Amino acid sequence: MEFTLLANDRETAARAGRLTTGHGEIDTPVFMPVGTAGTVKAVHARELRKDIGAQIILGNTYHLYLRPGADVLRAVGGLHRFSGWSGPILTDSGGFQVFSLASSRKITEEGVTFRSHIDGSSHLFTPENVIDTQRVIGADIVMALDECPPGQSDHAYARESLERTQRWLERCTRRFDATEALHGYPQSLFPVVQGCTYPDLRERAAWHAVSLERDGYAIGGLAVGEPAGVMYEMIERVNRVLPVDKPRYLMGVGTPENILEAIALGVDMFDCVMPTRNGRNGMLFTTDGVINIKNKKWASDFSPLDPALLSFVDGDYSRAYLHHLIKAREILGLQICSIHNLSFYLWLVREARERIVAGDFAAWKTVTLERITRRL
RNA sequence: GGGCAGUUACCAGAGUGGACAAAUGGGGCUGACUGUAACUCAGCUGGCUAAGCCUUCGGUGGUUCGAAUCCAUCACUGCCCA
Repeated sequence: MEFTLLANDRETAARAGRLTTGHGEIDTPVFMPVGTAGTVKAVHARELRKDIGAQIILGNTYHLYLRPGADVLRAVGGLHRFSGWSGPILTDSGGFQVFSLASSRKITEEGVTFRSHIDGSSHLFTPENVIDTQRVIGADIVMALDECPPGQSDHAYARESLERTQRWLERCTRRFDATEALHGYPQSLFPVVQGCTYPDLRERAAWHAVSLERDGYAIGGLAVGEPAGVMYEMIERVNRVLPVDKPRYLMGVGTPENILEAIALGVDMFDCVMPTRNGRNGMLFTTDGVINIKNKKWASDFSPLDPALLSFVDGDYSRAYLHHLIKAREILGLQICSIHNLSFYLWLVREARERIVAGDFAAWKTVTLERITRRL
C-alpha cells in the first residue's frame, strides 16, 4: 500500500494525500462509511460508489465472524465478492466491541471472550484469530485487536490496558507477517494507538506503534466520553510522533466539527456511524445546518433536502416528502437520510481536501463550521 | 317508534366511590446518538403568581365526608329491530 502526500496546509497540520490499495485509490482526507455487518445500512453498493462517491468502506470482524461466519466468507472469496462492493474495505478488529459490549465480554491476557449478542454463545477473540478472520474477510486494511477503554478510565487502568493492547499488537503483527493474503491482493495492518486521555501514555503508545513500521497508524479510544478539547490534544500529541509519510486514521470520529478539527491536526482517515445512524433517527446534516426531519415544521416545506444538491436525493425529494416518509416509518426514508448524510460527510472531506490544496483551508473551516452547525 | 351500547385530555382509549390532572398508544415539543446489539433511546405534553394552588372526565341537578366513577334528567353518537 502506498501513501503519497500531495499538499500541506500553510496554517495548520492538515494535508492532502493519496492512498493506493489493491482495490483502487483513496483521496485523503477521506471519510469511510461504516458497514458493520457487510452493508452500509440502508444503502446499496452502487449508490455508495456512484451517487455518494465513497472510496472505501468499513466492515467489522466481530459482527462478520458471528454472522455470516468465516466459512461463508472463505467459500465466497471474501467480503468484496460477498457484498458486491468492489472498492477498498477496512475492517475493525472488534476492539470497539470491547467497549460497546462491555457488559458481555471478559478480557484476559489471551484475548477477549464475548458472549454473542445474537445467541449468547461464547467466543474467544485473540490477536491471532482476529488477524486470521480478517485474512478471510479480505479487507484491504485490517486493524490490530485493541482494547478501547472508557474515556474516564484512571491512569492505572489506562496504563494496564495500554500495555496489554501493546502486547496484543505485537502478537497481531507477528501473525500478520507470518500469514499471507488469501484473495489475490495485498493487505495492510494498522496498529491502534491507545492511552486514554493521558499524554504520557499516548506518546508512549505512538512510539511503540511506529517502531513496528506499518503502512498506516490509527488513533483509537477517543470520542468515548472525554471533552472534545482533550481529544484534540491527544490527537496533536500522537500526530507529533507518527511519521508524516504514513496515513493516520482517527477511529470512530465523529461530528462534522470533530472531523474538520482533526483534519487541521493532520488526520487523514475517518469513519463514524453518525451520518447513517443519526440519519435513520431523523437527523440530517446539511450545508445550511442541522435538520430534525421529524419536526412538523417540515411537513409543508417542499424545498430540496439540501440547497447544495450534494446527491441525487437532495433534489429528487423535498423536506416535506422525507418528513412524511420518516413519520410513516417508510423504509425509503431511511435510505434517503443515509444517502444524504453520507453525501454530506463525503462532501465535507472532499471540500476540505480541495481547500488544503488551494491553500485556504483554515479560513474555509471557520466559515463552514459556523454554517453547518446551525440548527434549522 | 322500540331495544342496546356509548359520550374521558389534540386523537384513540383505560379507569367504574378516596392512592386521579386521570393508565397506555398515537400525535406534538425537546434532547441524545461518535471504530453500529440502535428505522433506537430519554424527558415533557390542562392552567398558574408552580415542591403549592386552580379548573377538568357530554350538560344540569342530586346522593356522599369525598364522584370521571352511584342516582335522576336532558342532549348527542353508534349498532340492532320495525
